[in-house]
Amino acid sequence: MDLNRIQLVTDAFPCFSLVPEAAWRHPDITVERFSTQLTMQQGHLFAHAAFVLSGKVRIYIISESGREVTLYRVQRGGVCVLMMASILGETGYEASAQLEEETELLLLPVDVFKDWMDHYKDLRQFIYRNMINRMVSVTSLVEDIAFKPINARIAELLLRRTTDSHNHLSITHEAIAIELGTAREVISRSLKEFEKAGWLQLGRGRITAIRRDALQEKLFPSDW
Amino acid sequence: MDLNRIQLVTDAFPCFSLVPEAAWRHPDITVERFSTQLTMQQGHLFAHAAFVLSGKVRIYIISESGREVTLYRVQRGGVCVLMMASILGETGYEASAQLEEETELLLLPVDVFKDWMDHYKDLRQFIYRNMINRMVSVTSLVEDIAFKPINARIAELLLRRTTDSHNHLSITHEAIAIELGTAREVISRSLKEFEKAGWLQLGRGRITAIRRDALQEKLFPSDW
DNA sequence: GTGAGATTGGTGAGTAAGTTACAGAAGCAA
DNA sequence: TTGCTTCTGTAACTTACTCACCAATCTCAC
Repeated sequence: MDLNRIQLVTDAFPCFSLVPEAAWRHPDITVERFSTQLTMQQGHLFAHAAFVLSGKVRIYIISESGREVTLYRVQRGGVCVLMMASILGETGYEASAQLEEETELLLLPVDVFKDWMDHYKDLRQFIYRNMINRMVSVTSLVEDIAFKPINARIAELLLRRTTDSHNHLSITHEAIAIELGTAREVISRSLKEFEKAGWLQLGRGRITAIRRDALQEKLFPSDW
Repeated sequence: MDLNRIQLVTDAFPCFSLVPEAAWRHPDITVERFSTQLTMQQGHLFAHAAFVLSGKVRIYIISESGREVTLYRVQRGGVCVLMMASILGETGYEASAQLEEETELLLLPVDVFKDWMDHYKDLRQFIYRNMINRMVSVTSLVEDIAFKPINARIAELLLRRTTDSHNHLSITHEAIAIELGTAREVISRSLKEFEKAGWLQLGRGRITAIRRDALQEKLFPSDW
């Protein structure tokens, strides 16, 4: 790692600021670039802790029948807690990861990572915070799946992914289904209802004219 | 904390072994006993990190409509990660906690806890391990809720809570529903089917003559 | 361009699960 | 015993998931 790279990394991860230049010289610390749509199974990555410098990684689980649920996403400045679980060897559990964009990862060998965790408080706190945040987000995913009707979850997704000035979206019904952990048909039917209600317009691979106000009001009545 | 108590605590939590006696003298470190069925909301506990010395705590979430899902349980030698999230002030999220048995907690003031986390590697590793395990268990809960049919989840619960030599259980349908995050009627129906199939016998507040082999075989066919 | 193949979306029919609304049975306490 | 509470059973209805299939649209090699 040259000085330039170290700077780029600490820009994304201030928790590394106190790591001295010498420590970065370890030959197995690298930055690698991976291309879109790569689906990671267990591979050489698992001998490393991965820190996301750019791009987007989707962490998800998949059932025997092939249905998926997205657990969370990791972007610039984030780490994958579940991957870390595998790395630290605490469990055989493994989620899957898919690169949704071209992604750059800082790869720290496990022993370096463990060593740095012992020495740098900032890094420790960063990892804590990350774990806690993931814990909270997965917990509220449980809440959503267990308690919320599917059309409310679809509406939430549409609201999250649009703004009042950008009220359309390029996404397939299948992709929404995978995101929410349900079947494509269920999404198609719900979206059709939304269209009939005049809240949006359906096209192949895209949803347009999304009336965010209507979605908001109908699905989360005033007092929310 | 007297020497006696310190010994009891480190028996349950070896991660404290290297904490010197002097550090335990802090006046706000206490062991408190709480009685069964107490449901904890935010209270004085949240100025402390709680370590479970005995008893059993159920951590769960509850919807507006009153339905619950059990996230996990904490017993002797465990800590509650979500409570820790509140404590460390990283998030406003709060799950609920219910004492299922009379429970003894070691209460460490937040500042003491943070200080010890900086100084004792064993404690840090213990907390990591705990966080990771919870993460994994909540993740597999997502998997169960999203993918597994309800009768398989009921069967799993019955199998988990019985042994071949202890093939009965005192539990209400309501309690199972709360555990799994569904409605009581759903449980009653499934259990009735199980009874009709001859896999168990239903009584008020109890399930007897559970044929574990049958549950195992029928719901997770051989190749699992 | 055109035709083949892949991707995406629509729909009907059947099953599973969650909801609503009661009613009956079992346990408990006065 | 009586009355109250808790627990269970059941029917009818709605929502969600599954299975099967087809139609529409896009892609790409030719």
